[in-house]
Amino acid sequence: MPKSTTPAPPRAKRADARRNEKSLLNAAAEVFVSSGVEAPIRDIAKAAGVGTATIYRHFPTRAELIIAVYRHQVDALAEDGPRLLRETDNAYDALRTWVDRFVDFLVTKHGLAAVLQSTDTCFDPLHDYFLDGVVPVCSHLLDAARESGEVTSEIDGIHLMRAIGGLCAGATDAHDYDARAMVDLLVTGLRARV
Amino acid sequence: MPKSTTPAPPRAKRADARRNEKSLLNAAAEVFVSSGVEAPIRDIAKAAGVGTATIYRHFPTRAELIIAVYRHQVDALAEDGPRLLRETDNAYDALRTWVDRFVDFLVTKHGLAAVLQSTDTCFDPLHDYFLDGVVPVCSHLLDAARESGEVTSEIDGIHLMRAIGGLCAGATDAHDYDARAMVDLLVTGLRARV
DNA sequence: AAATATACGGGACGCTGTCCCGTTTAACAA
DNA sequence: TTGTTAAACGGGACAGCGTCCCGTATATTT
Repeated sequence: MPKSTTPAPPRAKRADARRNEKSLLNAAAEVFVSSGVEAPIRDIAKAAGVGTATIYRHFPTRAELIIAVYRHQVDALAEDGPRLLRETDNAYDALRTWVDRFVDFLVTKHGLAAVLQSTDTCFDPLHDYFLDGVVPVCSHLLDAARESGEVTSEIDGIHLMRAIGGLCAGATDAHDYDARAMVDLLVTGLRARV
Repeated sequence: MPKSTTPAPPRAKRADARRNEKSLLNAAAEVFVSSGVEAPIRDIAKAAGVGTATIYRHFPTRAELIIAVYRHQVDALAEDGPRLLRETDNAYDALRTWVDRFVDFLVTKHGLAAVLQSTDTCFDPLHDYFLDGVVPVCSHLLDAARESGEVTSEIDGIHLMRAIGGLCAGATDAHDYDARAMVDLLVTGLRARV
């Protein structure tokens, strides 16, 4: 008879593994800034001083590495939604402010917007993360703005976010292209017709 | 002394070269439909029954192949602008109709919108082609709509087109995503505030 | 029919993501 | 402290892709 129903993992994670994961996260964050989120795996591994297999072992897909690097900021974005709704008189203004923050996040993460609209299955974990974490927040804001009568469009959160991603994906380096202005136009279009 | 100031090209293009170029164009059109405009060069070459070097020789960059395949449709789009402006009472409606046609074009060419917002230098000829051929048309429509007072936004043609491209890039296969609806929102946002 | 430039096909090269394999080393036990 | 074991490691093999060269075939001209 087994000595326990819950076998209790025999060993904790090794110290060097924990250390490597941190190095990897820091290195990835730096490389993402300089070369974008689609930088070659080898570059990130080199920056962290590890082999390619190590990064692949810790983060099986690129999406998981990206999530790990940006988790805090994305979570903060998700928490911002309800707060803005509470602290702002106008639901539409809350939506507008939140969307602005989302755009700020996207345009400062080179290539992230493009990755969000990629259909490569490699990025599915990232899509799921956004789908679970931030899309509901956007939908909620949208619903509130609709209830208050300021938004008439029947668009739902995921489509709005997809569109915003698309508008921001064009802002890779063309500095004369202002993604914020475009998203502003889009959000303006959400309001009731004249 | 040279016998002429204009040396006159000594030979016409070879018959097999002309034939191959046509096969290539047809094959590329088919492959683009089934696999998108970023299909591997080898696939297109195989479909045309030629070697990879042949396609590379006729169309040094992928962009030039894409241009050759869609030239007629893009040119038609460019001609539509002035015509719509003439035949439509309202400049804003003309803009709206033209944008609709542009969206129709983009969403039926798998991956083309994504390519339009790529910064890969390989696609520069394609960007230039649009910049010279259709962006001025869009700008013209926009100017007309501004003169008639229906559009207040100071956005210029290239940015609007970039934005439309971004909105359409998300429509790769997610059939629940309606690029037209999103572009409609954007164009609605162009109009004067309430 | 012979000569020649043009076009051809296939393969080599470099880059990338993916993943396996022999070796190292941290964690645990005696 | 020292031996054992499993976790983690690094580097390299492999495949897919774009790019481009080179020896060969052929359309065109004389």
